[in-house]
Amino acid sequence: MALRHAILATLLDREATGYQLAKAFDPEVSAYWHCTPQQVYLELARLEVAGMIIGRQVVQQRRPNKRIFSLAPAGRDELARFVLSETKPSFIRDDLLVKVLAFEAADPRGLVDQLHQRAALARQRIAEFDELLGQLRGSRSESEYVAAGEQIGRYLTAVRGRSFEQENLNWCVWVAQVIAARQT
Amino acid sequence: MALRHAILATLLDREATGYQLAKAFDPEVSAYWHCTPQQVYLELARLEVAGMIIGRQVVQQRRPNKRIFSLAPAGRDELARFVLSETKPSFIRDDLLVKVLAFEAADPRGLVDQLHQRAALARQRIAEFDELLGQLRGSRSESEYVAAGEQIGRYLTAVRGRSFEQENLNWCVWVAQVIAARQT
DNA sequence: AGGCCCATGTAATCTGTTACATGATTCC
DNA sequence: GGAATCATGTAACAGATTACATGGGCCT
Repeated sequence: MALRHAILATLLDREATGYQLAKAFDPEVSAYWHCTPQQVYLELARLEVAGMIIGRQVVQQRRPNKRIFSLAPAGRDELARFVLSETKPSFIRDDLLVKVLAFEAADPRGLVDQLHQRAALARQRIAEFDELLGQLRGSRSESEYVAAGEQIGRYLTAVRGRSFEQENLNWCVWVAQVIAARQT
Repeated sequence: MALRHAILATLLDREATGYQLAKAFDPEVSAYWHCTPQQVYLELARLEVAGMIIGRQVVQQRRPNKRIFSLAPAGRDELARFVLSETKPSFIRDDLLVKVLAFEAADPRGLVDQLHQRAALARQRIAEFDELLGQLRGSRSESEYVAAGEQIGRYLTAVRGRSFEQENLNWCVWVAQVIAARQT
């Protein structure tokens, strides 16, 4: 029961369709949670049955019809309970780290390529986070914004997402260089 | 098929029992992968059937008997193939971030407590990583060690684990302060 | 006496991924 | 003409967690 709360939390700010939620949890975009669209639709169905969200049908002309979901009181209660519940630690679980651990088992050049690819992805994601942060902040400085701004949760989580990618980037560049240097 | 490669990679350096592997993947310890002991024993059984690892029984006097596993040629091949295969990006997926996103839904003081707890855990894990890094490095400087040292994979992954926890720590401290300040 | 460490597993359940399925509109 | 976007779902499978199950030795 974890995606469940990510959906409820996202619906705090704004009502949304399954499609929009799936976008928000797109691995390429999300700082705090990710999953496939399929899982979103499945969980939305469950949440609606449980009375935690309410969907209303919107008939559209040139687009498929859609259902917009909003948070119901029961969903808000569940979210409040969740926020105060015990939190499991989060951990890195990354194929790329396993590969670095085992880099002596194969030709290291292939691994160096992968590190460069990951670094490029990190740069891209940093740029995306910076754009989001700039949009939320507007003309305010960060300290002004976090003191009084709205949608502060989105900002704070995006900052974490950015620093995660920054560390990924630094590490990949360093490791690629270390491995390349060891090949004489 | 992901834990599978983490096990094979760990067995590159040293042979190990299921118990030792489970320790290595203990969420409290591991920089690169984590899982429950149950999963380790399950996967070891599969790997042995697949001929990728070889287990030998060691009868003990004052301890339960144990089985020590080592990498078989087929396992080494599989690992080499894995290192050069495409890598999926890794992403944060953290209950605590979801809670921060939803912090307005509940009493923020409870959340601030949780942020402090997470910060304490991060400090502890940083100390553990520092100890491991110091052990591996010995009297050498980091640049000396990564240029010529052995077990370099363990060192490089531990560095990533450390930086992850350092960012966790910085972020938790900052967010706790931001949220506390907003409660006037 | 109680708790942790060593040491191994099975079974049930929950979560998450991949494949399958459809189809119009808009942009290049 | 082809790709991307909007929009929603089902089904099969793989991966991960939790509960159950056992038991001696060591330390305080």
